[in-house]
Order: sequence, then C-alpha cells, then structure tokens
Amino acid sequence: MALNWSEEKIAAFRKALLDWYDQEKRDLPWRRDHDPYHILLSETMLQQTQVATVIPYYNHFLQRFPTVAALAQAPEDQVMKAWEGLGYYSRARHLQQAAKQVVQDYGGEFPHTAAELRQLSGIGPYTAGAIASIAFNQPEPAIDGNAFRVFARLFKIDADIAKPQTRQVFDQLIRQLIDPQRPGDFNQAIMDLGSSYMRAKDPDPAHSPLAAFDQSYLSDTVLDYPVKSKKKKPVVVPYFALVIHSPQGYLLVQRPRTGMLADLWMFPLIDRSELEAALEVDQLIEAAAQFAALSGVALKFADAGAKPVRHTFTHQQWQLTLVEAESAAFDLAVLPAKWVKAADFEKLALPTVQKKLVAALKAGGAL
DNA sequence: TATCCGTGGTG
DNA sequence: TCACCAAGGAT
Repeated sequence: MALNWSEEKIAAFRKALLDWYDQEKRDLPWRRDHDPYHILLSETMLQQTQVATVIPYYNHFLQRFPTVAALAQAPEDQVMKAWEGLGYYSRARHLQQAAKQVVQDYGGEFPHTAAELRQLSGIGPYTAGAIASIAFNQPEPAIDGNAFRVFARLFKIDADIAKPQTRQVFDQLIRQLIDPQRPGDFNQAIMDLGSSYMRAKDPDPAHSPLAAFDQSYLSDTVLDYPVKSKKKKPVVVPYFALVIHSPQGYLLVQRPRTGMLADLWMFPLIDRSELEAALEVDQLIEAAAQFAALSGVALKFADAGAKPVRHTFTHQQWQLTLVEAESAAFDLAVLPAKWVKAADFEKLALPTVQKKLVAALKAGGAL
C-alpha cells in the first residue's frame, strides 16, 4: 500500500505521535533501560497477555534470572516454575533456548538486526522488530494487535488481520511512516495509543493525538476497524481426573513435552471421548489400573458422580470428573510421574486447571 | 495456511 | 453464561 502523503504530513504525523508519547507514555518496568534481554523477556511475556498480568511475572523472573547467561544455565524446571500461571508455556522453553543461542552463537551479546533476531527460538516478526527497534534503534516495524488496530483505523484498511498474509500490507505502510530517528519510541507510542484512546472496546478517537490523521474517525467508522474474522468455539473434551493417594502422597504425572500444558505436572487424565462406552465404574477402575500399571493393587473409588470441574482454553473446554482412589505406593520408575505430598505441590510447575482440581478437592473435604 | 497453544479481564 | 480481547509464534 503506497502512501501518498507529503514529507511535511509524514513529519507532522511523527511529531504528533512522539510529542504525545513524551508526555503520556506509561511507566513500565521494562522501559527503565534498553537492555535487549529485558526487552526480549518483556515482549515474550506480553505475547497475547495483558500488561497488568505481566508486570509481577517480569519482576520476579528478572530477580530469579538476572542475565541472559543466568537464564541459559538455569534448570528447565525452575524456568517453568517461574512461568507457572502465565500460560502458553512453550514460550518459556523457547525463551530459554534463545538465551542459550545468544550465549553459544553470539558470545552473550544479542545480534542487532531483525533478520538475525528472527532466527532465535520463539522470536517471530513482531518480537524481532520490537527488540531491533527498541534495543538497537533499527527502523523496523513491530506489528502487534495494537499496531494492526491503530493503522487499520487510520487508513481504513479492509484486509482481514486474522490472515497471515495481511501482515505485509501493514509492514509496507509502517515502513513509510516509522520515524528513523526514534523507531523504538515510534513503535511503543503506537502500542500505548492502541491501549488507550484507540483501544478495541469503547475507544475515544476524538482525543487521540492522531485524530486529525485518522480516516475512520473522520468518517465516523472507527468501530468498523480492524476487520478480523471470528474464531471457532472451543470443543468440549470430557476427562476423568485420577486422584490416586498412597502413603507417599498423590500421584502426579508430567505432561508430554509438546501439546497442551507441555512439561507441567497434573493428576493423570483419562480422555473419556476415547473410552467410548467405558463409563461404568468397574471399567473405569480397569482403565485407571491399566494407566498407572497398578495390576494387583486394590483401588477404592468414591464420588465418581460429583460435578465436573470446567476449564476453558483457547480451543478446548475440559470437563474434569474427579475420581478418588486410595492405593498402596507402587514403583513409578518407568513413568514421568511421582508421588507428591500435598504440601509439596507448590514446588512443581502446575497449570491453572490443576490448581482448580486441588481447590475442588479441598472444598470437598478431601486433601 | 489453518490450527494449536493459557490465562485473566471485560461488557 | 458468553464472546471477545491482550505487546504472537510454531508447525
């Protein structure tokens, strides 16, 4: 998309945006300096996550892993523990992998170009542009949801921002507008604008510093932009959650390294949709015994009919029916599993859904 | 390219 | 209850 603005108009646009930013920019922990490690950490945490949620995680994580070298050397389970509750857990694993790449491939000094940053694990076009512009003053766009919304409104762009190929339309446009003297501030100003006057819900475009440049505002069509196709509803997946207790504690298993809640610890789950008609208690016992390699160990089930715990993810809604069992301790050597005392749960990285299950058990008097 | 991957806030 | 959103990336 070619921009037919004069040089004077482009200069006025940049000045209006940056003057406003200089006056009104938010005071955020990762804006204290331009350390690329700080920028990488904050940008990774901020992916699909709100600022208010990230701030305490960011401060704690930096306290725990102060440098890129410290993160590269850290045990992975400690990194996961620091990420616990933040969601999208593969971000944590990729972040540590990127730290290792910086140490091993670049001697501990981040590369300066977006193209090189893009090669690091977990860094996509947005994060590469953010680090390159904020930490290294490179004139690279950082196109996040805010930038999509702000520029879609400014220029009444009809392309669907849910489609990957739409990014290039915005990229081309922003490269013509970004301030070559202050690219990092330009990108961050757009984000601040997108989270304030140009927010998604109930925007206040009249008071935006870019109101005079905003084609959607000038035509009273702000709420028509950005154009974004809708997501599908999450599918319902029913599980039995096995609460197996022995003298050594509760049985927890580590989730597979890929997929949902990767690497985190939970009660064993049995996918009821794969069990077909095996919904009777005796069949359930058989399935549980099979799963946990419990042959010969007697189980006593209780409260199998209790109300399920619900937890909704982006693409799935889990309905978890708690099934409690008392067991002798048995050898777990071959499983990614261990017996854990309830008081020691907090030492492991647990997903929120597991914490919900624990809370339900405590409310029911068990555990 | 379409789908997968969490969580908490909001109206 | 529900739909949508919030500083996206990997596959």
